[in-house]
Amino acid sequence: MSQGNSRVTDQDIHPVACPIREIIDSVAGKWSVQIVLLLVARGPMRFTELERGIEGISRRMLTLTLRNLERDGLVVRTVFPTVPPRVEYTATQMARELRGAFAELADWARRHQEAIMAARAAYDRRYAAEQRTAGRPEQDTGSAESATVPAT
Amino acid sequence: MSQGNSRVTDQDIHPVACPIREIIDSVAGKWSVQIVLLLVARGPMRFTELERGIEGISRRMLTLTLRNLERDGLVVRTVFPTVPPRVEYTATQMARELRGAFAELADWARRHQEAIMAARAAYDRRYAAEQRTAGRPEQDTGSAESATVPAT
DNA sequence: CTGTATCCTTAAAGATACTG
DNA sequence: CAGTATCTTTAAGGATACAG
Repeated sequence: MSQGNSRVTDQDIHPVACPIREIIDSVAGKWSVQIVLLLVARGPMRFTELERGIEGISRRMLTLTLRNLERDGLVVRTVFPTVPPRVEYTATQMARELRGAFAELADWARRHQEAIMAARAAYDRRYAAEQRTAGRPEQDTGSAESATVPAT
Repeated sequence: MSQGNSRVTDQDIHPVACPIREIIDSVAGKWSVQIVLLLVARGPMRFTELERGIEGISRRMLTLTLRNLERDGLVVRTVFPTVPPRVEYTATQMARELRGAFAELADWARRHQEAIMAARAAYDRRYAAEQRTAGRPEQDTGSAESATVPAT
């Protein structure tokens, strides 16, 4: 492909309006959350311990996510200059506090798990299969909080 | 799970296919969060109001995210059969409760915003530019929680 | 052991023309 | 107005060989 074309990235066009949002996005990713929770729960861990402790993570993603967490000050990387090298990752105080917020979210999910599953089932029942393309029939099936069609 | 070994494995601690995780992932996305917060804060809104209210969202993403939120039971879509059509999106009680969890997260981010920015600056100073490839110099610059090199 | 560099595939997102 | 369909671009992620 062609190159050298200095592209204007989205960052240029949509400068991160809210730094808070940006921080949350950085920290609330799928892998970040799991790593933070694990480190807070179990204390300092080595690279391979984390790799084995987090189901399905690739070596690359573990490295990248750890680097981001380190950069944000949520984990500290400690190198023991032995051979072979030993590296430990430790959650900082900030990370321990973050755990509380995550727990809150998890609590909410747990509390509403049933309702959400039910809502999904109802939704899928309402708009069964691929018929959405041809236009939505604006009818509900009588369930609790379905889309309503108020009288004109 | 699969073993009679008395040892506690990572699998036991970290059960795969956690529905809670899935729900959080579904609901905590970049756009979902903003839509929920906006709807909870301002009450029912129309499609174009949302489009204008959320900086940078594309029409397609707005539609997709609204559909997911509707499916999860976080927003209710109400169609007024007028012409031209009027559609309102309303946050449900579940969504209003979720707002609390998001607020917690936002609070954490706000509290630590300075520290995070500082950590990032320190990190970037430590490993300036692209030199990571050639091997990391294991030195810290004396800041608070930098990576340490314990004595052998 | 602890990563990094590289290649490749897939999923997410943007732009936008078009429709009921 | 409120979307949907479609095409294209971009980012995320997985696999893995290899290095210090």
